[in-house]
Amino acid sequence: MTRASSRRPGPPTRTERGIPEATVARLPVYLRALTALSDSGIATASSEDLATAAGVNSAKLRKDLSYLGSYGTRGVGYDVEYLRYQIAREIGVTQDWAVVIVGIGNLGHALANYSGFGTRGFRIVALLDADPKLVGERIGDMEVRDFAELEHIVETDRVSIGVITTPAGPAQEVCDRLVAAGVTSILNFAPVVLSVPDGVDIRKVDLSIELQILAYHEQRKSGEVALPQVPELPATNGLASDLPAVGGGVGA
Amino acid sequence: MTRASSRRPGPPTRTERGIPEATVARLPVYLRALTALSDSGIATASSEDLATAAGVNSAKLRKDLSYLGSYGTRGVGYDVEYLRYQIAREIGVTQDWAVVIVGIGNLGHALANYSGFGTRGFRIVALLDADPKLVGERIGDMEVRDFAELEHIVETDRVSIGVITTPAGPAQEVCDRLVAAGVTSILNFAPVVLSVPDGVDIRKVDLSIELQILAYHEQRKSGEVALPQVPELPATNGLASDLPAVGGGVGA
DNA sequence: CCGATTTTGTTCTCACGTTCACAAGCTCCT
DNA sequence: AGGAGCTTGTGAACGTGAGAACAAAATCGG
Repeated sequence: MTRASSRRPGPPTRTERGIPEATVARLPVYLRALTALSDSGIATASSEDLATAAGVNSAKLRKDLSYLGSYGTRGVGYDVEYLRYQIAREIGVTQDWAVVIVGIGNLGHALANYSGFGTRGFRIVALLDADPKLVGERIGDMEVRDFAELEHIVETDRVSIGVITTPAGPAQEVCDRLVAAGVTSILNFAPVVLSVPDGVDIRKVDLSIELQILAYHEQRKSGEVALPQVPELPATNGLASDLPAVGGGVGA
Repeated sequence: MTRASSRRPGPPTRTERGIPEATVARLPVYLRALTALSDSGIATASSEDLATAAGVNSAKLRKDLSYLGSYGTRGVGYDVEYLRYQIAREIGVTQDWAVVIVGIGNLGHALANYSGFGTRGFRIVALLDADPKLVGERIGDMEVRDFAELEHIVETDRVSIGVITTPAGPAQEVCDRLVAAGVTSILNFAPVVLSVPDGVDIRKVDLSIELQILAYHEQRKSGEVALPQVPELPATNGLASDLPAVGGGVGA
């Protein structure tokens, strides 16, 4: 990350053609919306139309698109096909990315069968697992291969993206192996924090965390139920054990 | 969304016991880290230790925790069990949340078998699908039931959280049914933008979007390959759509 | 009992993200 | 041709988030 030196207050920062991270995260959504519009036979769309389809407001959408260039026509809107191509190119899904999936449990299975990848610039080139009982199993038109083949596959197929769907335990080790083999982007479904060297990108998806975030809001909705305070004190070794009552005076 | 009235410039904003959204999203990570430490028999941890385990820096962690209250001991650190309970209580996972999963395809299957829910305050009370061929199938110790039973189940089991793992097509309709039945939090895996009325929380998980974000960064890493610039503007009037197919080749 | 040491909780500042609001630019109609 | 009417692209204001830095509080050793 080349950080521009001496910055003065001004536009968000942004190096050369760098696009703000928040915008990058929304581009795939716009892409999907454009594809849907295109499939409906719609050739032109205003920022308002697009924003609605993507679930954001139009000002944000216009600003996001402005980072890519000036692809709209004032007074008219955006050409759906044209814009779709531009976004796809910017994201990089005009080329094909080879992907390996490591850990063929329930989730790995599901991903292996997920058709959404192939249609969006990603090609699963291997399903790997260390369990000999799984190796050889057929899933769709692929066969589960031994994790030991990782290095070979990464090199042969120029794999740059790896998906980890193992349990938490082996995840870091799998991650290290992926990185050592040359993978530079990792999507992690295992419920652990993985550490990777600089230059390797990592994103995580944790189903349980998403539910917990929902639970937090749900709890606040349902009448601010004041739960009973701490059940008991840990009363552990020499720690500060006279814990104050938790909630203090928020009584109602 | 009760917005505090007359706010003056000052601390981030935050209503009464409201916790910043960014912090809420990290609390489950801290919770997981604390559980791991606890399982390792560690009774006390400094903000530095915790931050490392959670993959954030210690200043951020301390600030996050400060929104919950003063649960640490200066010069010592945090009592792992105590803090864990406090966070769990704040998130709301000290109580059990009933969850229904709608759409028992590959992903629904995987989630139904996912053990991470039960251990974290969530209880799957029903697996629903509209396809008669699936109804009756056993998954683990549960049986797939007909989607028509939704309303009955939501009422009986006081379900407030629904998970949508259907294809994109029926997702909005399923969503509407969930909301009408009384579900107020939804986790959506279908690749569409769902619209819900105020008061209903929705979060989305989209595997394909995550991969696309990785692809963007990957593309920038690999030599800043300057792809051929725009073929050319579409003919202005009729909106010609003869641009390269989105799969347009990338040599090399 | 007092000072050294440790680690939290908080304040301050800067960076980032979102939204508003409007000028610039395009099309269409008269 | 000229003006009316839209819609984009962007400058500026506002709000939220992150990180550095430090004062406050606790423990420990003498």
